[in-house]
Amino acid sequence: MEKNYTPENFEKEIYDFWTSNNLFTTQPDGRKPYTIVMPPPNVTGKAHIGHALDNTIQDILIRHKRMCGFNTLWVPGTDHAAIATEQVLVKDLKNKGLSKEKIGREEFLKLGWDWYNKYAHIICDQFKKLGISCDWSRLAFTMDETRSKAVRHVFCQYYNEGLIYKGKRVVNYCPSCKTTISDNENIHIDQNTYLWYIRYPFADGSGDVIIATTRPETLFGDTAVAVNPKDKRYAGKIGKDLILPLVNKKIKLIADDYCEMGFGTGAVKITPAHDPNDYEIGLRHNLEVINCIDDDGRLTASAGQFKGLDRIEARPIIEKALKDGGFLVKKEKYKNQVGTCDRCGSFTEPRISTQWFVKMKDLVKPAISAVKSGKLKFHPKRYEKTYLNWMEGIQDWCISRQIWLGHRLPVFYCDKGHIFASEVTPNKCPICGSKNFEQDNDVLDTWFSSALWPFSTLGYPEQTEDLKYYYPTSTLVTGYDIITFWVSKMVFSGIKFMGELPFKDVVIHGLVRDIHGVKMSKHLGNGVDPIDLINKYGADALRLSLINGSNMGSNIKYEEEKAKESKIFINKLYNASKFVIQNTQDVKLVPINELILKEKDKWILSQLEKLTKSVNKNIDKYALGVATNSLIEFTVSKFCDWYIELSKVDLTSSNQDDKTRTQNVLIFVLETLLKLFHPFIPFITEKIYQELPTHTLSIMTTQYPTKISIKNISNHFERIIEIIKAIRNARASYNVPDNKKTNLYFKLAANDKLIKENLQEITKLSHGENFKIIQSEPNEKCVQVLCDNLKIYIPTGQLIDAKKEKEKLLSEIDTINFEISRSEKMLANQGFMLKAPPKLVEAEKQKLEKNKEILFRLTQELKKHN
RNA sequence: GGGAGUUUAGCUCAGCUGGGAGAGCAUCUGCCUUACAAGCAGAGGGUCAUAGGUUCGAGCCCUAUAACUCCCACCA
Repeated sequence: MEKNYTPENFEKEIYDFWTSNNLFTTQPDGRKPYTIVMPPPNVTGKAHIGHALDNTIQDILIRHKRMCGFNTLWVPGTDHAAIATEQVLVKDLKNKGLSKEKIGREEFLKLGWDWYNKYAHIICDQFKKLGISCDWSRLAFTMDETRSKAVRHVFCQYYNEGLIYKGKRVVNYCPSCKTTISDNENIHIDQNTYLWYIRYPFADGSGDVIIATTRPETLFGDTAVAVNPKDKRYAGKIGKDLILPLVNKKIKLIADDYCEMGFGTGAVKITPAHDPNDYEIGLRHNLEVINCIDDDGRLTASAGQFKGLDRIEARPIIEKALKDGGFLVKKEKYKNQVGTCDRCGSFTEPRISTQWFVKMKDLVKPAISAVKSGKLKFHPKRYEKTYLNWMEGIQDWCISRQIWLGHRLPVFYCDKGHIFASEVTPNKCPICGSKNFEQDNDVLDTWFSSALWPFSTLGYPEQTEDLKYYYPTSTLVTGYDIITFWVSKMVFSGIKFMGELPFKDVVIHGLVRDIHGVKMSKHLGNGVDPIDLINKYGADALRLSLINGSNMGSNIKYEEEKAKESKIFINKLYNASKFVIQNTQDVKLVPINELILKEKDKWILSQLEKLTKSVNKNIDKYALGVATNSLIEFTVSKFCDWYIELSKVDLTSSNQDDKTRTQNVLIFVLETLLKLFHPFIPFITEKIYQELPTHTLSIMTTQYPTKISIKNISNHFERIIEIIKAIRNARASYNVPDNKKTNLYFKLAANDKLIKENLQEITKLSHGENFKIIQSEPNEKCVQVLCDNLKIYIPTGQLIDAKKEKEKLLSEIDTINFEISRSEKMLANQGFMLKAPPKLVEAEKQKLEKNKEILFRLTQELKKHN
């Protein structure tokens, strides 16, 4: 075996071994299923560190359940990310002096497919490097044939049930992406802007009304000014005509409860085409709707001389015109939250337009009660609030997008004006039989197809065996940022089309940030590339570094250093394994229960049992970071620091039984540890497992340890550990270097079997040379180690420093005195005596007794120095 | 405006149903002890954000406050 851990030399080979043995693929059978569908990454580029986290968590759960005997299916897939991909392609074309209109829809879609094919491979290859054990034979894509069929089927069902409608509404429009976006994709960002106060004179010259607005450029779309009906300032003026500045058009002053008297002047300009509230008011008052901003975000002819100006650039120009006309009263600084496109960052425009919607209210009801009743659980629970808040305030879902990439709406218009939806390309209008029809030009919101993911990936709408067996899936793992985008939509879609929740548990993880908590981004250059990290530290190290010490649901502050630390740990595990393997070449395998165990064996086995329980419990609770923490702690602080060191005594022993016993325990502990660790760090555990004399085909196909079935395990050996630590401590406080070996004298009770059995171990692990049992005080000058109820002497020869020894004694007496007074205080406290559990009181009493005894011995010792 | 989260060692974070504050990194000291110097042994370092409260006992429960972070929302 190589001296140190070199993941680059074997990770690929191990992955190929797994796949060539079909260890990830599965079919329905008699076992219980455990299913996860992978949140499909967008095929807009390479995998990032967030994908690494998301997939590591899923892989851990899948590998764990697989070893627990479930029929585990993990379905991989990718998402076409309609708008995002289209943007990239459009930019590409622009660089080449082309445009999508120039090359046409068909040609453009071809480019889309080329792109998907290229990037889907890149991403999948990257995921493979990470070691994830999904069933690649079922790789799905949100736009492949099966998924497209599901989309059309679902659309038509909604349509036929009247749940999908086409309607006019004010929606968020991104002038840069040139499409409508959903409320979800419209992010509100703090902006320092202004509030413009503009004078709208009455047509009859009887004064004016001053309105406040943050968007003066929409003035051209104004068709009324509204005030609160109770507002005394405008009493008697309701219904009068106002002159719209710059346009010189008459609009009415109307009264509507929507207006808050306290804000600005209490008067609001009403622009039905560019504000959802204004649109509602417009409907109530029968107002004209004037579009004053076009598809490109430029002012329309309604703006007269300002026509063609970009809406943002127009602002100062309009401001000047208003000022020149005497309409601008004032302009004050104002903090506002402005709608911004999630994809491209440009300001969105609320705009009246005709779009397709899904009626949400009824669909969402069972999805809400599923969470409220506890049938659908979020981990951590607090994210149920995010989900419920959103679901309860839901608006109809705008599903049409004015782009080309994606699922084209399966809606057709015949030349007789009939509209119909069809799952397959129709040959005639079902209403009038006309053969002339056209398909709607819009495509569906990308989330429309991902909403169906848990069943579309299993073959829906066909009633496949997979669908029957694997649906509902078990656990969904994703970041908190897409609970509203995606999780919510899968839930109501699953209930609607499958009649069952798509999953029972939703595991929510945080986002990976840089070490200062700042979002990783290309232009800040603070990102880390998971593939770079894998190349430098290995996939296992990357996985471990993302999981260990992290808290499910919280963001992770990450830096490369963490991967390095994990690699160092794995190197430790590798070396411990190397030690075991090298020292067990000649092992005679014996089941542990047939061995006569010594206390140290019982101790490590009891620690192993504790670990096993804790790991299983924490995986079940999705507390993966706690699980790895305990695994690492056991490996380093129990197995390596103690048991391996202790085993050296027996491995070099001339007693064959000792050797055999120790070899078997070493193998057993290591094998169990590797299995426990496997879901987290699959490569190295498989690699080492293959070297064990007990190995089978793959560690993947072994049973996950849930308990250690070994009789008579105990932790009595802790006492020996305490003694060894005390000796090391004593040596260190006298500045005895570790390479200076000393003898040890023990004065102990005749029946102290535990100590007698472990004298060699104590001596070896505390840098001792020889040991001797003595009956009376030694003649040599010695330092006494006070620990336990036995006396240990270290002869220190001329190294002895009387002054130092006295100082040490005094400081120890101080400590003990403090302890004693603390115990006495507690025991004198009536409340404690009466109300604390008796176990605690008893323990405190014993502690006090023991400390008093130690104090006595320390005082005796001190007398010798006076 | 509504809601959520965070605050523990210099840094990153654990800390179970309340019962003497923990790990890793960093720092200091000593060791190449033949699995690992990517290591071993030892040490220093904390008003558990602040102020109250409940309790025999609070990092943990309750109330208020502060700072930071995030989500949601159609007050122009």
